[in-house]
Amino acid sequence: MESRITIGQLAKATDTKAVTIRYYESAGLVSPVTRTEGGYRLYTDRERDRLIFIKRARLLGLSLEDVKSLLGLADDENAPCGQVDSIIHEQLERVRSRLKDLQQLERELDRLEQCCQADTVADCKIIESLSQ
Amino acid sequence: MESRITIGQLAKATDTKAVTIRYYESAGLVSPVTRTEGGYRLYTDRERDRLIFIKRARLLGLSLEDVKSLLGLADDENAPCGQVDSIIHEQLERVRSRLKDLQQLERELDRLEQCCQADTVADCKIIESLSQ
DNA sequence: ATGAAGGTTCTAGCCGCTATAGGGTCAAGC
DNA sequence: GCTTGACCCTATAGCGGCTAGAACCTTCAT
Repeated sequence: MESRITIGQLAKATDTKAVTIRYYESAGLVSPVTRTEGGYRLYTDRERDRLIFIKRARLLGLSLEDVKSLLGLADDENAPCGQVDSIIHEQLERVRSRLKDLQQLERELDRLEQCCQADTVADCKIIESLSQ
Repeated sequence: MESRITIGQLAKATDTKAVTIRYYESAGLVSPVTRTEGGYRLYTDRERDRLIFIKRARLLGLSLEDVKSLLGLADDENAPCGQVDSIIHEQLERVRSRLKDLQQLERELDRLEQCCQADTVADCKIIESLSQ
């Protein structure tokens, strides 16, 4: 017999805020199986698993749109795996591109930080560098 | 004699969109020196320099709030340089922290990408890994 | 029956823009 | 002087992924 839990219990079980769960619902990612007469959302283990899935995927930096696609694919055992691969692959490319940008930024900020030994803005090489 | 330019000319000169310049104005970063009778914004070299400053600072990933602080400091020759340093330093720390996160993400995504040789979702290790 | 804890919807805000609508202004050519 | 077309104006809404708040309703233990 499956137990039904409220949004607060689901939130606790998945370390996700209740508002966020409702937001995911509005984005079409996860819905309650039913509601109480008073309108409280009720969930089962299936939704808990789904939320854990979402959480993991979000930790990989995937957009909610990508997560939604993955959930759709996961629901269909016969779906071709290629689409899953390409979502992951594209994310990897985005991450690598962002890494490059950030490494460049780090170098630049590090250089800037080194170069200022002044007391006042008048002699500050950082301000000078930004003003060129 | 200083020449006055319109927002479009300023936009071209600084490679910033006119809408963005107006947005910066609403955020208190840069204002026109005056307006035409018809209400057109007019700028001088000073504003052009200010926009170039903003652009450079934004390329370092600084928030508009930080840029605003830097502009304020840059305006005062006698301001102590320490505040400038700390804005840069904190940004460097943020960048380094983000770099760590992204490197972790890259490893994880790379691992995921390697591990799936399946045809369908039923055997897909990626989906499995996300579902645990 | 009551009160606390938790639930509901709706709206607005965050950042840094971008897009759209519906208008007004400017300078040049006729 | 008039028209044209490029440019400008304000105001509003949207993006993503939440978060916060108001005003109200439900549930459950006592």
